[in-house]
Amino acid sequence: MKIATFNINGIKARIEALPVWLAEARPDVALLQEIKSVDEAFPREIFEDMGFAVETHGQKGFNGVAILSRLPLEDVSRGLPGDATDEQARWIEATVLGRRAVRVAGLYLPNGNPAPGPKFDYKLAWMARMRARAADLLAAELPLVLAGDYNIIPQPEDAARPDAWVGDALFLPESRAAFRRIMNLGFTDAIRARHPEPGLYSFWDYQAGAWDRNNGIRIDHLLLSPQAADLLADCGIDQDVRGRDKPSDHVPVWVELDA
DNA sequence: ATGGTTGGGTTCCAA
Repeated sequence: MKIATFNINGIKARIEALPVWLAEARPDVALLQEIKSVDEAFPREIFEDMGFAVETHGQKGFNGVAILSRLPLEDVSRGLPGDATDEQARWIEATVLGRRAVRVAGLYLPNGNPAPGPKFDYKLAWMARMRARAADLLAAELPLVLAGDYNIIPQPEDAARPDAWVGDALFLPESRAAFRRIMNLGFTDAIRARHPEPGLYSFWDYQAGAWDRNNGIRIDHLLLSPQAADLLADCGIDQDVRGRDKPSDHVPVWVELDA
Protein backbone atom coordinates (compact mmCIF):
# COMPACT_ATOMS: atom_id res chain seq x y z
CA MET A 1 0.00 0.00 0.00
CA LYS A 2 1.54 3.27 -1.18
CA ILE A 3 0.42 6.26 0.91
CA ALA A 4 1.40 9.78 -0.12
CA THR A 5 0.94 13.23 1.40
CA PHE A 6 0.85 16.32 -0.81
CA ASN A 7 0.07 19.94 0.06
CA ILE A 8 -1.30 21.01 -3.31
CA ASN A 9 -1.83 24.71 -2.44
CA GLY A 10 -5.23 24.97 -4.10
CA ILE A 11 -7.11 22.32 -6.08
CA LYS A 12 -8.13 24.77 -8.80
CA ALA A 13 -4.53 25.81 -9.35
CA ARG A 14 -3.35 22.18 -9.40
CA ILE A 15 -6.14 20.72 -11.51
CA GLU A 16 -3.71 19.79 -14.30
CA ALA A 17 -0.54 18.91 -12.37
CA LEU A 18 -2.20 16.75 -9.71
CA PRO A 19 -3.68 14.14 -12.10
CA VAL A 20 -0.33 13.94 -13.92
CA TRP A 21 1.49 13.12 -10.70
CA LEU A 22 -1.21 10.66 -9.58
CA ALA A 23 -0.98 8.78 -12.88
CA GLU A 24 2.81 8.41 -12.73
CA ALA A 25 3.31 7.90 -8.97
CA ARG A 26 0.23 5.70 -8.62
CA PRO A 27 -0.34 6.08 -4.87
CA ASP A 28 -3.07 3.88 -3.43
CA VAL A 29 -3.88 6.68 -1.03
CA ALA A 30 -3.20 10.40 -1.48
CA LEU A 31 -3.69 12.67 1.51
CA LEU A 32 -4.09 16.23 0.25
CA GLN A 33 -3.77 19.49 2.15
CA GLU A 34 -4.73 23.08 1.32
CA ILE A 35 -7.40 22.15 -1.17
CA LYS A 36 -8.73 25.71 -0.59
CA SER A 37 -12.19 24.61 -1.66
CA VAL A 38 -15.55 23.87 -0.17
CA ASP A 39 -16.66 20.25 -0.51
CA GLU A 40 -19.28 21.08 -3.16
CA ALA A 41 -16.70 22.76 -5.42
CA PHE A 42 -14.06 20.00 -5.25
CA PRO A 43 -13.76 18.43 -8.73
CA ARG A 44 -14.29 14.90 -7.43
CA GLU A 45 -15.35 13.43 -10.79
CA ILE A 46 -11.85 13.93 -12.23
CA PHE A 47 -10.42 11.65 -9.55
CA GLU A 48 -13.33 9.23 -9.43
CA ASP A 49 -12.81 8.69 -13.17
CA MET A 50 -9.19 7.74 -12.33
CA GLY A 51 -10.43 5.10 -9.90
CA PHE A 52 -10.23 6.99 -6.62
CA ALA A 53 -12.74 7.21 -3.84
CA VAL A 54 -12.87 10.88 -2.79
CA GLU A 55 -13.45 12.18 0.74
CA THR A 56 -13.09 15.90 1.42
CA HIS A 57 -13.16 18.17 4.44
CA GLY A 58 -13.06 21.62 2.92
CA GLN A 59 -13.75 25.23 3.74
CA LYS A 60 -13.99 28.46 1.77
CA GLY A 61 -10.74 30.02 0.68
CA PHE A 62 -8.24 28.49 3.05
CA ASN A 63 -7.09 25.17 4.49
CA GLY A 64 -9.07 22.04 3.59
CA VAL A 65 -7.93 18.41 3.45
CA ALA A 66 -8.94 15.43 1.35
CA ILE A 67 -8.32 11.72 0.86
CA LEU A 68 -8.11 10.06 -2.55
CA SER A 69 -8.00 6.26 -2.39
CA ARG A 70 -7.98 3.44 -4.93
CA LEU A 71 -8.71 1.07 -2.03
CA PRO A 72 -12.01 1.02 -0.14
CA LEU A 73 -12.36 3.45 2.77
CA GLU A 74 -14.47 3.07 5.86
CA ASP A 75 -15.08 4.95 9.10
CA VAL A 76 -14.23 8.37 7.63
CA SER A 77 -14.18 11.16 10.21
CA ARG A 78 -13.64 14.87 9.75
CA GLY A 79 -12.15 17.39 12.16
CA LEU A 80 -9.65 17.18 15.01
CA PRO A 81 -11.42 16.43 18.32
CA GLY A 82 -10.98 18.58 21.38
CA ASP A 83 -12.44 21.98 20.46
CA ALA A 84 -16.02 22.17 19.18
CA THR A 85 -15.51 25.87 18.35
CA ASP A 86 -12.63 25.21 15.91
CA GLU A 87 -13.97 25.83 12.38
CA GLN A 88 -10.69 25.32 10.48
CA ALA A 89 -10.68 22.25 8.21
CA ARG A 90 -7.31 20.65 8.94
CA TRP A 91 -7.90 16.98 9.82
CA ILE A 92 -9.50 13.93 8.18
CA GLU A 93 -9.26 10.23 9.05
CA ALA A 94 -10.21 6.98 7.36
CA THR A 95 -9.49 3.27 7.49
CA VAL A 96 -7.97 1.95 4.25
CA LEU A 97 -8.88 -1.63 3.43
CA GLY A 98 -5.80 -3.14 1.79
CA ARG A 99 -4.34 -6.60 2.47
CA ARG A 100 -4.20 -5.15 5.96
CA ALA A 101 -6.40 -2.39 7.32
CA VAL A 102 -4.49 0.86 7.88
CA ARG A 103 -5.89 3.85 9.74
CA VAL A 104 -4.74 7.10 8.15
CA ALA A 105 -5.05 10.72 9.20
CA GLY A 106 -4.39 13.58 6.79
CA LEU A 107 -3.47 16.79 8.57
CA TYR A 108 -2.66 20.42 7.85
CA LEU A 109 -1.04 21.71 11.01
CA PRO A 110 -1.36 25.48 11.61
CA ASN A 111 1.54 27.62 10.38
CA GLY A 112 1.62 29.65 13.59
CA ASN A 113 3.27 32.84 12.33
CA PRO A 114 3.69 35.46 13.54
CA ALA A 115 5.07 34.20 16.84
CA PRO A 116 4.35 35.13 19.51
CA GLY A 117 0.68 35.89 18.97
CA PRO A 118 -2.77 34.33 18.70
CA LYS A 119 -1.84 32.29 15.64
CA PHE A 120 1.10 30.75 17.49
CA ASP A 121 -1.13 30.04 20.49
CA TYR A 122 -3.57 28.30 18.14
CA LYS A 123 -0.74 26.20 16.68
CA LEU A 124 0.41 24.96 20.08
CA ALA A 125 -3.15 24.29 21.27
CA TRP A 126 -3.85 22.39 18.04
CA MET A 127 -0.73 20.28 18.57
CA ALA A 128 -1.84 19.42 22.10
CA ARG A 129 -5.19 18.28 20.70
CA MET A 130 -3.38 16.29 18.01
CA ARG A 131 -1.24 14.56 20.61
CA ALA A 132 -4.35 13.49 22.52
CA ARG A 133 -5.99 12.17 19.34
CA ALA A 134 -2.76 10.36 18.35
CA ALA A 135 -2.60 8.69 21.77
CA ASP A 136 -6.19 7.50 21.41
CA LEU A 137 -5.48 6.09 17.96
CA LEU A 138 -2.27 4.38 19.10
CA ALA A 139 -4.19 2.52 21.80
CA ALA A 140 -5.73 0.32 19.09
CA GLU A 141 -2.23 -1.11 18.40
CA LEU A 142 -2.92 -1.26 14.66
CA PRO A 143 -1.07 0.16 11.65
CA LEU A 144 -1.57 3.94 11.76
CA VAL A 145 -0.14 6.68 9.56
CA LEU A 146 -0.39 10.38 10.45
CA ALA A 147 0.61 12.26 7.32
CA GLY A 148 0.50 15.82 6.13
CA ASP A 149 1.93 19.30 6.24
CA TYR A 150 3.15 19.59 9.83
CA ASN A 151 4.57 23.11 9.42
CA ILE A 152 7.41 21.88 11.67
CA ILE A 153 11.13 21.78 10.86
CA PRO A 154 12.04 19.04 13.34
CA GLN A 155 15.82 19.51 13.37
CA PRO A 156 18.45 21.89 11.90
CA GLU A 157 19.38 19.33 9.23
CA ASP A 158 15.82 19.61 7.91
CA ALA A 159 16.56 23.10 6.59
CA ALA A 160 19.11 24.24 4.01
CA ARG A 161 19.59 27.43 6.04
CA PRO A 162 18.48 26.77 9.61
CA ASP A 163 19.79 30.19 10.68
CA ALA A 164 17.14 31.81 8.48
CA TRP A 165 14.35 30.09 10.46
CA VAL A 166 15.35 31.13 13.96
CA GLY A 167 12.34 32.86 15.46
CA ASP A 168 9.92 31.36 12.92
CA ALA A 169 6.94 29.39 14.22
CA LEU A 170 8.06 26.39 12.12
CA PHE A 171 11.37 26.15 14.01
CA LEU A 172 10.84 27.72 17.44
CA PRO A 173 11.85 25.51 20.39
CA GLU A 174 8.22 25.38 21.61
CA SER A 175 7.04 24.11 18.22
CA ARG A 176 9.76 21.49 17.96
CA ALA A 177 9.11 20.36 21.55
CA ALA A 178 5.41 19.94 20.80
CA PHE A 179 6.34 17.84 17.77
CA ARG A 180 8.69 15.71 19.90
CA ARG A 181 5.90 15.19 22.42
CA ILE A 182 3.90 13.58 19.63
CA MET A 183 6.88 11.62 18.30
CA ASN A 184 7.69 10.37 21.78
CA LEU A 185 4.36 8.56 21.97
CA GLY A 186 6.14 6.01 19.80
CA PHE A 187 6.00 7.21 16.19
CA THR A 188 8.60 6.72 13.48
CA ASP A 189 9.35 9.57 11.04
CA ALA A 190 9.57 7.43 7.90
CA ILE A 191 11.92 9.66 5.91
CA ARG A 192 14.21 10.25 8.91
CA ALA A 193 14.40 6.48 9.51
CA ARG A 194 15.11 5.46 5.92
CA HIS A 195 16.73 8.57 4.40
CA PRO A 196 18.82 10.33 7.06
CA GLU A 197 21.02 11.95 4.43
CA PRO A 198 20.89 15.76 4.50
CA GLY A 199 19.33 17.89 1.77
CA LEU A 200 15.99 16.09 1.48
CA TYR A 201 13.34 18.80 1.57
CA SER A 202 9.61 18.91 0.86
CA PHE A 203 8.97 22.68 0.58
CA TRP A 204 10.63 25.52 -1.25
CA ASP A 205 9.20 29.04 -1.04
CA TYR A 206 7.94 30.63 -4.25
CA GLN A 207 10.03 33.69 -3.39
CA ALA A 208 13.67 34.61 -3.91
CA GLY A 209 14.50 31.63 -6.14
CA ALA A 210 14.32 29.16 -3.26
CA TRP A 211 13.95 26.14 -5.57
CA ASP A 212 16.79 27.16 -7.87
CA ARG A 213 19.04 27.62 -4.83
CA ASN A 214 17.72 24.44 -3.13
CA ASN A 215 16.84 26.62 -0.17
CA GLY A 216 14.26 24.16 1.15
CA ILE A 217 12.86 22.75 4.37
CA ARG A 218 11.40 19.36 5.30
CA ILE A 219 8.00 20.01 6.88
CA ASP A 220 5.79 17.33 5.27
CA HIS A 221 6.00 14.16 7.33
CA LEU A 222 4.58 10.64 7.56
CA LEU A 223 4.55 9.40 11.16
CA LEU A 224 4.14 5.64 11.55
CA SER A 225 2.79 3.79 14.57
CA PRO A 226 4.97 0.84 15.68
CA GLN A 227 2.62 -1.52 13.85
CA ALA A 228 2.92 0.56 10.66
CA ALA A 229 6.70 0.89 11.02
CA ASP A 230 6.88 -2.92 11.07
CA LEU A 231 5.39 -2.83 7.55
CA LEU A 232 7.59 -0.05 6.11
CA ALA A 233 9.07 -1.22 2.80
CA ASP A 234 10.16 2.03 1.17
CA CYS A 235 9.65 5.78 1.25
CA GLY A 236 10.69 8.87 -0.65
CA ILE A 237 10.14 12.47 -1.67
CA ASP A 238 9.15 13.32 -5.26
CA GLN A 239 11.34 16.42 -5.36
CA ASP A 240 11.29 16.73 -9.16
CA VAL A 241 7.61 17.76 -8.96
CA ARG A 242 8.75 21.16 -7.66
CA GLY A 243 10.56 21.91 -10.92
CA ARG A 244 7.57 21.41 -13.19
CA ASP A 245 5.08 23.91 -14.64
CA LYS A 246 2.68 25.53 -12.16
CA PRO A 247 4.05 23.66 -9.13
CA SER A 248 2.79 23.73 -5.58
CA ASP A 249 5.38 25.06 -3.14
CA HIS A 250 5.30 21.57 -1.53
CA VAL A 251 6.10 18.20 -3.16
CA PRO A 252 4.67 14.71 -2.48
CA VAL A 253 6.18 12.54 0.25
CA TRP A 254 5.26 8.84 0.35
CA VAL A 255 5.65 5.50 2.09
CA GLU A 256 5.16 1.98 0.78
CA LEU A 257 3.79 -0.41 3.41
CA ASP A 258 3.52 -4.20 3.16
CA ALA A 259 -0.20 -3.95 3.71
C1' DA B 1 19.52 42.93 2.34
C1' DT B 2 13.75 41.95 5.90
C1' DG B 3 13.84 41.59 -0.45
C1' DG B 4 9.95 38.51 -3.42
C1' DT B 5 5.79 34.91 -5.31
C1' DT B 6 1.63 32.34 -5.45
C1' DG B 7 -3.44 31.33 -4.53
C1' DG B 8 -7.95 32.77 -3.46
C1' DG B 9 -10.32 36.08 -2.31
C1' DT B 10 -11.65 40.93 -3.13
C1' DT B 11 -9.38 45.68 -3.09
C1' DC B 12 -5.97 42.25 1.19
C1' DC B 13 -4.83 37.88 3.79
C1' DA B 14 -2.27 33.65 4.31
C1' DA B 15 1.69 31.27 3.41
